[in-house]
Formats: sequence, C-alpha cells, structure tokens
Amino acid sequence: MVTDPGTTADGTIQLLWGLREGPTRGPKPVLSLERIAQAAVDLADAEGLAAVSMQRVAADLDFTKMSLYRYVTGKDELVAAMIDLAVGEPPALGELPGTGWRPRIEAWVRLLGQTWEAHPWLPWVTMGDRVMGPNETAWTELLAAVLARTGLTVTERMSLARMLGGHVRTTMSVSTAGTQPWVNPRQAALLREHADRFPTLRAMLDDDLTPPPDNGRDFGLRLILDGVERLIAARAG
Amino acid sequence: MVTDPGTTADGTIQLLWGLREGPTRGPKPVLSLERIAQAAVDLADAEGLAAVSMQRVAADLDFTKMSLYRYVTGKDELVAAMIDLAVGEPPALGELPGTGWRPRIEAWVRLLGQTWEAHPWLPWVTMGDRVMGPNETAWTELLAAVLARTGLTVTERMSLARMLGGHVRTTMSVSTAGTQPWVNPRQAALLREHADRFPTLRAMLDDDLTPPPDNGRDFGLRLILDGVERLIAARAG
DNA sequence: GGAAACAGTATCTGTAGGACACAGTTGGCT
DNA sequence: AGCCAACTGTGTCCTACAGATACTGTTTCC
Repeated sequence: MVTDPGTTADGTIQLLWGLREGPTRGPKPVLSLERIAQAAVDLADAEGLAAVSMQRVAADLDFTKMSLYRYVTGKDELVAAMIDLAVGEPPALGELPGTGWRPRIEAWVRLLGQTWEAHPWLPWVTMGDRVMGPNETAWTELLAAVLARTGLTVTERMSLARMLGGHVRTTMSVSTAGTQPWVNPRQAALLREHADRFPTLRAMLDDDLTPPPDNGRDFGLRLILDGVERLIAARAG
Repeated sequence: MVTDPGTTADGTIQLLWGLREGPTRGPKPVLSLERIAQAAVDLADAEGLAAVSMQRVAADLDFTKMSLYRYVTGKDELVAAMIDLAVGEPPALGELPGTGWRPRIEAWVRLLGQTWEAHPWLPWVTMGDRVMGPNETAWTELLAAVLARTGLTVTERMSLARMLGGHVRTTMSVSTAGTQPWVNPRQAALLREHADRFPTLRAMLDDDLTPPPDNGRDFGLRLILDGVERLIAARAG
C-alpha cells in the first residue's frame, strides 16, 4: 500500500473509469467491485481505515482474501474505488442555492463537507497526486463551473479550487469539533507547565476553548471569499 | 502504527518533552533518541515514508531492530520524534520582517513552507489530533503571538492558525509544482475523453496549465489575509 | 462435446511491528 | 572488593499484512 505521494497506476484508471473489459466465458462472477468497495467503505466508516485489510474485507463478504484480487489488482486500487464510492455523485449545479458564485461556493463547501463527515478516513486517503475517479471529477467540475463566472484567471481558479478542497480537509477533524476543547487537555497541561516558553498560548487557555461545531469552516471560508470579492472589485474598479 | 485519527499516548508526550527519567546503572547507551530520529528522518527524506521501518532504520544505524525499542516504545513514538526533529525550531519573533501582522504572517507561512519542503512526508504524518512536540508548539506560539494583535477573538485566532497550517499543507504537493501541469496528463486524457460530462474542466485544459512554483500558496494566502483585513476594518468602522 | 477462459480457493513467501527471554555490562551498596 | 540489581543490545518467536502461484471447478464459444 502506498502512503507516499502516490502515482496512480494505469490499471486503477481503467478500474475507476469503467475501462476494464468484461469477459464472456467462464463462471458468473459472484462478487463485484461495487460490493467489495462498499464493504470496505462500511468497514472503514465503522472501525477506521486501519481495520481495512484484504483479509477483513473478504471475511466480511464471506469470501477468501485472494478472491478480491480478481476485481482489484491490489490494495491501492481498492482504496481508489473506496474514495470514489464514498465521495459519491455531487449535486447538480441547479441544486445549489442562489445564483451568484458566492452562495454557490458556500453550498459546495457545505455539501462536500457533509459528505466527508460520514467518512472520516477520507482526508488521509485523498492526499497527494492521484488520478480522480468519475465522482470526484464531477465534484471538481461542479466547482469549476461555479468558479467560471468569477472573472479569475484559470490558474487562479485552480488555486482556489485546490484551496477550497484543502479547507474542507483542514476543518474535518471531527473528533474534537463542538465537544472537546480546541487544545487537547494534555497539550494544555504542557502549555501550563511551560508557560515561560509559550506565554501567548498559555494566556489563550484562559479563554473559552470550545471550538465551533464546524471547526471554523464557515469562518475560514468567509475570509477566503471576502478575499476573492476584494480581488474582483480591485480589477473591476 | 496508527494511520487513523491518532490519540497520542502518554509515553509519547514524556518522550517528546524530555520527561523520561534517565537511569543511573547499567551499560552506557550507545544509541540515542536523537540519532535514531535523525536516521529515520534522513531515510524518509531520501526514500519516502514507506521506506521507514524499524528494521531499516536500525540497519542504517548498524543495530538490530529491537535495540530501537529501548528508546522508543513503538513506531508511533518514532514518528512523533521525527516530526519534531524535522520541523525544527522556529525563528524568533524579531526575525520576522516588518512590524504589522500581515507581513509577519506571510513570513511565517513562507518559512514553515520552506521547512516542510525539505520533508515531503510531513503532511501525511501531521494530520489528525496529536499532542505537539516542543518545536511544533514553538511554531504555533510564534504564530499565536503574531495573531494576538489582529484584534480577532481567541476562537477566530485559533481557526485562523489552524487554517494557515492547513494552507501550507494543501500547497505542499511539491512533486508537480512548477514543472508538471496542474492536471495529471492521464487525468487530462480522461477529461478530453469525457468532455461531455466535464465541459468546464475540459475547456480549462486549453489554457496554460503550468502551476506556479508555490502551488498557489501566495495567492491563497493573499485571499485569506485580505479577508482578515476586511473583517478588522468592518469592526473598526 | 471439448477446450479455452474464467471464478474462487489453498498454500506459500516476504516483510512488517512487536513480545519475550537472554547475555553481557555497569554502577551502587554492603 | 565483591555482589546484585538495573540496564543495553541481541536472538528468536509470533501474528498480521500484501501478494504470487498453482490449483479446482464452472461457464461458454467453436
């Protein structure tokens, strides 16, 4: 399994984009890529990404481990299939509220965030250079369509798109959102102990440390989009 | 090894913060945590995070695998030590240029980015809830000190700090920056093939697709900080 | 109806993290 | 000075993982 900046293999592309030619002869396949990917997603959702092994996914389906290799060339392909399945189809452009680019971007971020929250392992697995599957590409297409009318250059739009996706990821650590304080209790204890080295952080501890339930997603998005508005205004005027 | 949202173990905290009491009797230790962590960092820098195994790190030091466990309770601790070593000490507040918060934030992002570029595996390993080591905490303290004079609330400053760190991570995929196009060649081929489903992305392919060498880091930062300025101005006025 | 093409299985290999018992080394205490 | 407890690094073992390969049984085209 690749944990490093991954180059997507050709086979994975064929898999995701339905380019694998189906055979005619031979026994009817009992399994399917969809069932396998779904089982893996369910497992990751329930017990975390570390629980997803070929063995375990196969066991959940009541098959042997090696049978999975008839549908996926390796674990990397399985993960790629998991991603596209978990991400799912984006809404249609018309379903996004309002007509301007700003409410539409806000909706895109909100909806993508909601989708991701259901699969907390996605941030770990969508990093690095990959070839996106159809669903992921469709989400990007949707955002690109929204951004097309901002008047930004293509490069700027791509920077912004990457940034917005990253912002969803950054504000995703759901485990602590809303309930636990920003700063880990043990981290807080360390800050108090070393107050001389970290006076500013130490002082911040005395404030209310309950993070907003969205981990600052809305706040950050507002900053970004205000910046976009200012850029557009500066060019227009 | 934990690839999931990791809760830092107590032992790791003791390790990072120098709370492990040294023994008096017994043979002189030949190895040290620093040597081990340094070897692991060198290895990760040269051959990627996947190459870092207990076996391999030990071999690079000409020791057996199990000897490492005298200094680290497990691989998680090793990785934690790697992070704090790789991140290193931040500059002093006085070394940041200018006096206002804006140039200082810009400098913080630039310097942290430079540090990270030398260790491309850091993004993968610094995700999720962790207890930060002293160096990482010092970087955060520095940023917090800079943000203290923005007039933002504590919650807003924490959101912004998290966001800025995330922005560095998001714009870190160095592999493609400056040289290869934004869009993977194979991804581009797929977009051309499915131009009907992805018309906007398809159209963008005809533009110049060479990403800026900083992956849009400066552009994104400008948007964020413009947003901060607008927020401050709105409250002042 | 036979042979090629396939699906799922059984078995094996290499590598990973880590537990455990050991041999040799050092310092404190009597 | 000597002895024992405490320690360092080693050797061996176990379990879990991804994956290769050879197999058995099934399907369909010729």
